[in-house]
Amino acid sequence: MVSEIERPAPEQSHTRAVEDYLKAICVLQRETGSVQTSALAQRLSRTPASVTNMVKSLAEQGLVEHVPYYGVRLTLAGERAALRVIRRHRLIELYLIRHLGYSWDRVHAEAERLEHAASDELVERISAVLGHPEIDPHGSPIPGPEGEWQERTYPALSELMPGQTGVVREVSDADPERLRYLADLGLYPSTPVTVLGRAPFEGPLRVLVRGEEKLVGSALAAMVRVELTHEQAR
Amino acid sequence: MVSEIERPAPEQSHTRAVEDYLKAICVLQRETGSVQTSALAQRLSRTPASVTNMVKSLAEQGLVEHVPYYGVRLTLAGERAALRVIRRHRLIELYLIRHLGYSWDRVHAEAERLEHAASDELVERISAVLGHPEIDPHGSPIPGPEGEWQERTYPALSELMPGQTGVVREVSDADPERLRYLADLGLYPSTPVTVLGRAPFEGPLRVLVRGEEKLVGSALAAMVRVELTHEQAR
DNA sequence: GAGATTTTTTAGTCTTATCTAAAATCCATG
DNA sequence: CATGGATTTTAGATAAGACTAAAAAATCTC
Repeated sequence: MVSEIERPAPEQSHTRAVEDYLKAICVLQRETGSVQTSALAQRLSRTPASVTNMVKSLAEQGLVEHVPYYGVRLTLAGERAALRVIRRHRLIELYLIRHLGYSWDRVHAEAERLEHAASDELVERISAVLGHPEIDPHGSPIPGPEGEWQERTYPALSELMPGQTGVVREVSDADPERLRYLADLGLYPSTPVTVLGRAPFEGPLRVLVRGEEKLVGSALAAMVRVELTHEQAR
Repeated sequence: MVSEIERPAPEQSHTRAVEDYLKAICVLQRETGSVQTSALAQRLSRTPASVTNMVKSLAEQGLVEHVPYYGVRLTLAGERAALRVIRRHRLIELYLIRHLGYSWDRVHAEAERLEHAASDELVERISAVLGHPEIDPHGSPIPGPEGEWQERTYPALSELMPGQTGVVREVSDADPERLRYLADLGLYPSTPVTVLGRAPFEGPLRVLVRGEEKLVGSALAAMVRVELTHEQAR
């Protein structure tokens, strides 16, 4: 029998591909509970057939539960692994901005690669240097080292009704061009916003941002999550 | 015809395996001119058969010239790619020590993974933050961004004769335990040393380090490169 | 509820990078 | 210069992860 006194750190490392799938499933299942093959395929830029293959392999490794033709969802082990990758990604993003002069819109691609190469030790050192932050540069919460994870979902700006007021809390981080444009508009975390009006049929929104009226397309507005000012939260 | 005015940065990325082979060939060929399959296999912990396969592929990509049964050597393109990886590795090592509290002996493994994930932009930012250093933590020169490369080879401590004096300039970076021990002995770059005596048949050396006499096995002494004090360089 | 459409899965192929086992080549030495 | 030993290469297998094309299941529509 092996002594269990000094259990070495898990640091179980999955392949890059596995980590990418787990991360994508984790993010997608927050919104929909279970994740469809096609949604995953689109997010990862893979064909649905490739996704089915990988999902089968993930299921064999005990990282997801897969109900054929229905969808996939993370097991506890899968979620832990996914949160570990997400933690890495978000800490690295913040670090690149704070310490290496990266701009808001460019960090995502870099973090996307580094998250698979950084050791636990490096990530914890980065966290320490940053003062153990809990929010990343785009407003997303950073899971704790043991996977503590504060669920919180704000409505998208695109869902607000005219007259509603709130504060931007989170912005989707994937697309540099869109992010740059959002920054131009002033739409980044902690900016107060008021919806003045919205055109029908997925038309653009008129939004009051720091005293100026801006027009925001609904696809763009869907990337921005807003905490409603409480009187209006009803 | 495509305009050549705004040529985008090359940033041609080879696979991780290719980068590892190029780096290994580059380091090995500095000593021997051309690199044997078996030497490469040993350094990379691969079988000779695997190395032959990869070498063939590298030759097809124009990164090496391969003379079957004789050896391999980098082409210009191969050397450029190799120096780029080595530059990354050494800058990352220095950065981890200076800015993230890593110890001398632990940086190698971390850099070994990060060097394949970091973009050119990240590497240049790191170089800038460090003040564009030219020497890494183990005393090895850091190639420039365009592959400028100062050849310099110092004799190994293990090759010195009793009575010879010099200054430690470079220490092989691969093995944490040995590195820790060398640090204990005081054998790191810029330490002056004098060889007091050496036992025959690859026996240990008696070395004077900062006023103290130390015994150093010849395998360990082979990891330490020394610049001879010039009167004795003859 | 039957056909049509969409979504998912299966089947088979490809690439990269590794391995083992066997064959080929080189080299040293008698 | 022939042969034994070391090294290298070839041949063939395997694994991960991607793809395309075709089959199967689910869902929508009338």
